[in-house]
Amino acid sequence: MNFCLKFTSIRIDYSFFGCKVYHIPKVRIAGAVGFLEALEVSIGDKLRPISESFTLKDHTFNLLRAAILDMDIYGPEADLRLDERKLAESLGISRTPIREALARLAQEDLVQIVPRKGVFVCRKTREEILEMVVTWAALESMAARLATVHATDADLVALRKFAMKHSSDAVRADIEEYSDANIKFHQFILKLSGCALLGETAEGLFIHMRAIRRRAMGESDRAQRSAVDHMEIIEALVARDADLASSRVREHTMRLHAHISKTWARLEILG
Amino acid sequence: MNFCLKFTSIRIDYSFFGCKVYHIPKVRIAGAVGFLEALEVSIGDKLRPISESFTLKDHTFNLLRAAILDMDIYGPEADLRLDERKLAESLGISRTPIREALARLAQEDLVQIVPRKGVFVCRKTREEILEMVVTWAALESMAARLATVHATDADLVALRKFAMKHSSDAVRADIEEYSDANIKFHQFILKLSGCALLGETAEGLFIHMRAIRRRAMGESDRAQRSAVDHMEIIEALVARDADLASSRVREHTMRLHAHISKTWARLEILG
DNA sequence: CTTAGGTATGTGGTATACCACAGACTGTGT
DNA sequence: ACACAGTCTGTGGTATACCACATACCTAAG
Repeated sequence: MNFCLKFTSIRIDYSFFGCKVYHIPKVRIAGAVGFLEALEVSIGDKLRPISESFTLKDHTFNLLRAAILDMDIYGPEADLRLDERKLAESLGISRTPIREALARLAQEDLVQIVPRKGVFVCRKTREEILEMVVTWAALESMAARLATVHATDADLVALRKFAMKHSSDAVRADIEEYSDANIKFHQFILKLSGCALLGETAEGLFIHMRAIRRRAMGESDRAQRSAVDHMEIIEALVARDADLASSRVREHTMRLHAHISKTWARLEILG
Repeated sequence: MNFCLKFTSIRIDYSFFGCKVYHIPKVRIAGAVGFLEALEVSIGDKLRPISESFTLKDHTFNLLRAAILDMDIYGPEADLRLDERKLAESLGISRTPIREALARLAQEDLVQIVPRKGVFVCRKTREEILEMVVTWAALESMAARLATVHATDADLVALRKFAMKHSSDAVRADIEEYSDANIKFHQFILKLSGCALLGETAEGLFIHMRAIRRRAMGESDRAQRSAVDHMEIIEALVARDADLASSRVREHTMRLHAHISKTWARLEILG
C-alpha cells in the first residue's frame, strides 16, 4: 500500500574496529580502510584524502532522488506517498537525515510536503512539462549560439562522431536507448557552450524529462527526424553560424514540444 | 564575530488559551485570533480557512533567505558564517526547523554546508555571476520571442507605460531604484511570455543578482543606454517580430554581461 | 624557543521522544 | 438506519540529547 523503495540496509557493523556503533561512523569507514592498507604499504604514501565528508543526509538525498526518478510516476495507480518512518526503517537510519533530504527534494520540486498529511512525489501536469521543454529550448539555443564561438574544431568532430554513432540507433534500437543518446547529444551541446550554468539548469529539467520520456518520445518517425535535425545542427555549428545554430536547436526542441502537446492527452487520463 | 541576524524572537506566550506551551502552537496562533474575532461577529462567518499549514520550517526558510539576500555578502569582512544554535536562539526555536531550512537554502546555492565545519553564505565568483547573466539572457530572449505571440496589445501598452514611467528614474534616481525598476521590466517580459517556468527559473537568478547589483550596475550612462534598449525591445514586441525582439533582449542583457566582465575585477580583491 | 601531542570546547550530524493535527473507526442516541 | 461525537491511530513537526569531528589552546619534551 505505502510507497516502499527497495533499499537494502546500508547500516554496516563496524564494531570490529572497536568503536561504539551508536550510529554509523561515516568518515571512519574510509579512514579505517585506508589504515589497513597502510599497514602493508608505506605509511602516508597512498592515503587518499579520504572520501570527503560523507553524510547520511546527502547520501539519502541522492538515493531518494534516483529512486523517485526511476519509479513510474505516471502509472495509473502508482503510489506517490512517501512515508518518512518506513524510509528510515528501510535505510536503517533515523528520520532526521531523511527529513533534510526530503526538504531538499521539495526545493527541487520533486516532492511536495504537505504538513500533517504526508510527502508526495510530484506528478507533472501537461502544462508544466511543456513549459520545461520551452525552458530547455531557451537554454540550449543559447548554448548553441555560444558553442559556435567557444567550441573547438575537435569538439565538433567529436560531436559529429557521437551523433553518427547513434543515428543508426534511432531506427533500430528501442526508445530507451535512443532517448538516452538523444539527451546526451543535447548535454554535449550544452557543454560546448562553455557556460556550466546553462548545463546545470538544463540538467534540472532533464531529470524531470527522463521520467516521462518513455511516454512522450515513443515514435520512430520522430527518431528519424531527430537524427536529421542533429546533423543540421552540427552543420550550423561547424559553419560557426550563431543565428542558424541557435534557431535550429530551438526549432528542434520545439518540435518535441509540439509532439508532446499533441500526444500527451491520452496520458493525462491515467493520472 | 559570528553571524548574527537581527531577529526579534517570534516566540509568543499563548498560555492564556490554557494550552500547554510545550512548543509554539503554530496553527493555533491564527486559529486563536480567529476565535477572538468570532466572539464579536457571527460565528462561522468570516473565518477564513486559517493560514494554511504554517510551519516553522517554511517560515525560517523565508526569513533566512530574505536576511541573506539583504546582507552585504561582498563586504571585505562580512561574516559569512551561520551558526545553527545562535539562529535557533535568536528565533526562539530549536535547531531542527532551522536545519531543514538551511538544507533548502543549500539546494538553492545560497549557502554552503560543510560537514563538521559550518554553514556559510555563498559568495559568487565573477565567473559564476557572468554565467548567471548568460543564462538569464537565454531565458529572457526566449520569453521575448514567446511574448510576440502571447502578449496582448493591452499588455504591451502596459509595458510601455511602465518603462516610460521609470526611464526618467534612470537619469536622476539612485542606482538602487533604477535597478529595481530594471529588474521589474525584465520580469514583466518574462511574464508576458506566458511560460511561468521561464520566469521562475530567472527569478532564481535575479535573487543572486540583487545581491551584487549595487556593485555591478552603478553607472548612469548604462542607465541611459538601458532605457533606450528597453524602448527598442518594446518596439520589436509591438511589431510582433519574434527574431528581432529575441535578439534585442539578448543583446541588451549581454551588454550587462560585458559591463560586469569589465568592471568586476576591482571588486574581486575585496573578497 | 620550538614543536609534537594531548586536551578542552564548539560545531554540525544523528537519533529519539513527544507533540498536534488529520482521518478512520466505532459506538451510542435518535 | 442514520447522524454525530468520542476515540484511536498514524502522520509530519518540533525539541532535545548525545555523538564524532574539527579546532584552538595548552603542556611538556627536545
